[in-house]
Amino acid sequence: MISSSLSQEITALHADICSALADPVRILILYALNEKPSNVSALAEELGITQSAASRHLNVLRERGLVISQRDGQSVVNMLADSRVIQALDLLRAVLTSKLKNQAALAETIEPSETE
Amino acid sequence: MISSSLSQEITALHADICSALADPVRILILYALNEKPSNVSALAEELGITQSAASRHLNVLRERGLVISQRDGQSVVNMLADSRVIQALDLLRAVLTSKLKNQAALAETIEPSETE
DNA sequence: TGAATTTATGCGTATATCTGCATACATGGT
DNA sequence: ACCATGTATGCAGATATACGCATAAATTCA
Repeated sequence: MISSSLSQEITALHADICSALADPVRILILYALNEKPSNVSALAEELGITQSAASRHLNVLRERGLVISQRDGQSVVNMLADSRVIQALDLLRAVLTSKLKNQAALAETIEPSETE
Repeated sequence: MISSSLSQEITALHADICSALADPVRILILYALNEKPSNVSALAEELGITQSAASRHLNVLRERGLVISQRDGQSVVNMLADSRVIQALDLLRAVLTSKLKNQAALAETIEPSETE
């Protein structure tokens, strides 16, 4: 019984990690932290969101183990915990652009050059 | 203005794809479909969920473009739209197991061989 | 046309998440 | 001790999602 519920537990954790990616702001945060570590308020300003929102989103990413934070004086520096997260995001972005291209091509066959 | 809101739109779609992965049942469905295409009720039985739940989850995956469905007689066969989704899931699973291993190792240094 | 099989969906409920605002908490410098 | 700066959080409201049950809709076959 332990092992069957164990795999369920792992799948649940797997889904938790995916949930962490299921928000536009958090995706932007992850890409930003991939560029360079940053603290909450800098991130908030960079992305044009409130400090409150940035703090909560970072907390979600921390809980799921995608971001590591450490105090540096007054501020807390956040950084990516594992760059494979970015690889995964890039793969999913590629899935998206493929789909969009297919749709565009399909639309073209129906109604040639219908741009607005 | 169009282009700035365009990138926002793409990030939103990116997050939509990630949301599709943010559920344990849907993760199981994707891995199952990666093994072989299947119809709703077969999938429901295989995963031990109701037909209703399977149908709705498949609909989510279809809306996000991760699963393609086509009628085959009475039933509707569902299949993965893009295997890169599995690659992404595998990457994220690797992130998870790395983290779990680190935690286990850390626990070991504190309280050696504390298994139950 | 009518019965059987497979899917989809309306409904109600429970739960989760996001957000801004205001405020508490933590740290560093004076 | 006090103030400034940076960060976390309680609260309330809005929105989204998952679920089971029952039932509608689609398709095939007799």
